[in-house]
Amino acid sequence: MLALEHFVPFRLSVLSNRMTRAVAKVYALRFRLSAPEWRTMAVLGRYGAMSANSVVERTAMDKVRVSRAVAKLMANSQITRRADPRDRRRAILDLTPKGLAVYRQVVPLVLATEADLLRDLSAAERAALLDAMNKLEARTAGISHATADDA
Amino acid sequence: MLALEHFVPFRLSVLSNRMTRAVAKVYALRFRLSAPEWRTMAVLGRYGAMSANSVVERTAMDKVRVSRAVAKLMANSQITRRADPRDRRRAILDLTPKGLAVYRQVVPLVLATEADLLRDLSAAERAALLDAMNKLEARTAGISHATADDA
DNA sequence: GGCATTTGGTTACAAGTGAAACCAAATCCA
DNA sequence: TGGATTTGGTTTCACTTGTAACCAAATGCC
Repeated sequence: MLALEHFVPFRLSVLSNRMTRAVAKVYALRFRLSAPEWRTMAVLGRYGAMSANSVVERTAMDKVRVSRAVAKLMANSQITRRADPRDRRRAILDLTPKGLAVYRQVVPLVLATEADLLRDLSAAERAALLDAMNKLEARTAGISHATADDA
Repeated sequence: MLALEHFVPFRLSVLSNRMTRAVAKVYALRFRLSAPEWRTMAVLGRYGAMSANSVVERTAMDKVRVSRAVAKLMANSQITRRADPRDRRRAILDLTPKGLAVYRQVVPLVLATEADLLRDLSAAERAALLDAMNKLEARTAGISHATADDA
């Protein structure tokens, strides 16, 4: 028998669904952003300009999903895309001033939501949670979306 | 600026995506099960017969998603649905012997996968992780599908 | 150089998804 | 008792998603 209460992948999925929903409320309605769009903006805001591929790695989202989020953000003038002069297949993405303004408005809102959700955790508990997640993320680093030739 | 490395909802989503993918590999190909189907079987296997609504609560999946997973599992004779005599709106779901056999085959495989993914965590770290997740789950218990996006 | 392979990214298409509308049984309540 | 509301669950429809197929630029290799 599978003790789901102690089965980490299952618990993680339930929790992630719920927290994503809670956080999405603050940017979906007010800023008309989808989760893929917000996540793309969030990594650009945090780490600066980067290629779509890097966004894929940072977010664990599918590359098609990122591609579409990028198209939407471009249409809304929230990011720019310029060809990398060193490798013209690669497109460097970055927030526009307009995108940055949205980003700066959303950040305090999602942080407040997170703080509310985490209010039962002590600082030590929160650190332990992040620490465990660091280890799991390192262990799962290679896992991407299965493709035809990838067994 | 939003420090994504310490932002729990984001980290959870990345990790959940990766672990779900890793675990799904073991039942998707070999047993032709989708994640909603497997999750439905998993709660029935763990907690015994229950209504679709209870599956929804246990898994945090949308009720439409559960409804369709149930239809598929019925078509494959892996679960049964019988009307609850006390309340004939409600349908009691349960694994068939065939479904139970599949369940029993999948369980050790997903447990082995989990063990592999968690091998960097000590027993104490794992306990701390589950403990933190318990608190977060309690805090997010009320959150249902009121808004747009997931993933 | 020239042909095959790899890599970054997009498009086409089919499948999966959820919000809203819906149906039927149960419950509320005057 | 009987109409209104609630509840368990399914269907419809529009949208999102991922797989596979694709394009173009870069790289490998002879």
